[in-house]
Amino acid sequence: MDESARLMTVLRPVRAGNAFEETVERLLQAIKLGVVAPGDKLPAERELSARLGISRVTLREAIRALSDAGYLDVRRGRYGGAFVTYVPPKPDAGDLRQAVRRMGQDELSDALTFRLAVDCGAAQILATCDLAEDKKAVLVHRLAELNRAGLDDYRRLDTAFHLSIAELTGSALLATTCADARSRISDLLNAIPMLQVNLDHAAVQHQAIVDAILAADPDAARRAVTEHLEGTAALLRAFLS
Amino acid sequence: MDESARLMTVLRPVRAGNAFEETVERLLQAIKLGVVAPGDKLPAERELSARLGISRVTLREAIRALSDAGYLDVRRGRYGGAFVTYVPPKPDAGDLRQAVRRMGQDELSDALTFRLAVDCGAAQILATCDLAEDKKAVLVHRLAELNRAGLDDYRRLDTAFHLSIAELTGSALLATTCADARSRISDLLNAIPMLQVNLDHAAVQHQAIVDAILAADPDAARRAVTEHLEGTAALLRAFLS
DNA sequence: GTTGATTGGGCTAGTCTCAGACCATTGATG
DNA sequence: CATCAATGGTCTGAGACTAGCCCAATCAAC
Repeated sequence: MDESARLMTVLRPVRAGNAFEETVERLLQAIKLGVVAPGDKLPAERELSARLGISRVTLREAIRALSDAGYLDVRRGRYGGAFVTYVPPKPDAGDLRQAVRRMGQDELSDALTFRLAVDCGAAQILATCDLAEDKKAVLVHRLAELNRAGLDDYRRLDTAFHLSIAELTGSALLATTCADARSRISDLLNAIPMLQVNLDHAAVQHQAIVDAILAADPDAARRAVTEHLEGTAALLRAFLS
Repeated sequence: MDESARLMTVLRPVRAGNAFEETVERLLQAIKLGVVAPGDKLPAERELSARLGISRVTLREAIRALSDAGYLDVRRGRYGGAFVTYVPPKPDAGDLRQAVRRMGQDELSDALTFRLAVDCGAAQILATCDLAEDKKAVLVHRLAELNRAGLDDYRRLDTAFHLSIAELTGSALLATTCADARSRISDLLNAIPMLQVNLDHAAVQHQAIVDAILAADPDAARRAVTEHLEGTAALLRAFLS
């Protein structure tokens, strides 16, 4: 952890890949995080390419790749567009073991540590500020939605709940960072079998997080998020062995 | 904070600028964070372009721009290279007021919230794991270095101390995120007048952070970091009015 | 001095990416 | 059934970016 470590940190690659690759990754993130739900369509190409800051040609290549891979269904004409066809595969312990091993211990550990840090940070920020009533309502609403979710919607609404915490801080940087942190392990989370006992446990932990935030108790919020995420992390780490 | 907020979060621009602009930003980050100290030289062009994942041509354009702007002195021949000539301007309340206003309230608030969240997250992570002796030694060493620093070295060693916390977690993602968070406000921090009473206060807070981490007390670590950063944040926010 | 290794400086051919224009298809609306 | 607005599909010329090569300058070592 000498000086050269910091050189590696700062003088890292400026770009993760070419425009096409980065666009594919971004669209996959939107799809897998459930920002665009199955059946929904992406914004029109002209609007989306402007939002992403890339040319329509490059965007179309990315959409084509995702269409070929079965994530999107592209239809022409008015009321057409790129519709999301991807539905997360059914949770499966075998798939999970495979995915965890494909990721590798170092990358997995990095991703889990990262997520724990930024999600705890977001929660304690939210528990520190005087939360306006409408923001409290959003948080409570997201939790209620999640609690009455069926198995098909659970992961998507779980994502929505967790990301709402970061968004409610009002920091766009923090929101994007938390979204990035979650998307790094979204495939793993989606593959975790959903047992009723685990869902019940998670519901209690989610309630504890909301309670701590509403009570403006940052220490309690930190502990609640840590307990919740460490449970998942331990489960994933176990699949490495 | 409806669904469209999450669309804005995820479907944001894929790239912040062209390769040249991003390279300039990255080099400026390395310089202003003190990763390459004044008088030091950057890695050779061929090595640096490989690390940054860009062509030598683009890197040279960026170096040329920074050289023209007075940040670097480029010398040819063996033992030549791009030497850092930039020294942070003397802290000045007027400069600070100007810089804070140029940034704008929203961006400043975002940056400060972001930094608070990720630095707290990093500290509590480090206070949660069983820290190896050599890592404890690094932390203590960085603090000692900072405490005996002169005014010229203070900001650079303060940066080194804070970034070490994130690096010691072993998460590269967290380390880069904390470096990014700090670099967003490095110009502001550098412009804060250094009064002895403030430095003494900061030293006590730094000690509290290290003590909490060494004691493996994540709640105390969170509180110590929050107290330390909120002091700075409040000072910066005050310069907006 | 002479040498040789290392470094910045510069050129070229080829690929990636872009902006903008135009075409083709669809389906709600009248 | 005809219209037309919104959408995906396609093409072109220009600019950004790259890989690879060779040249020029510098200076420690011999």
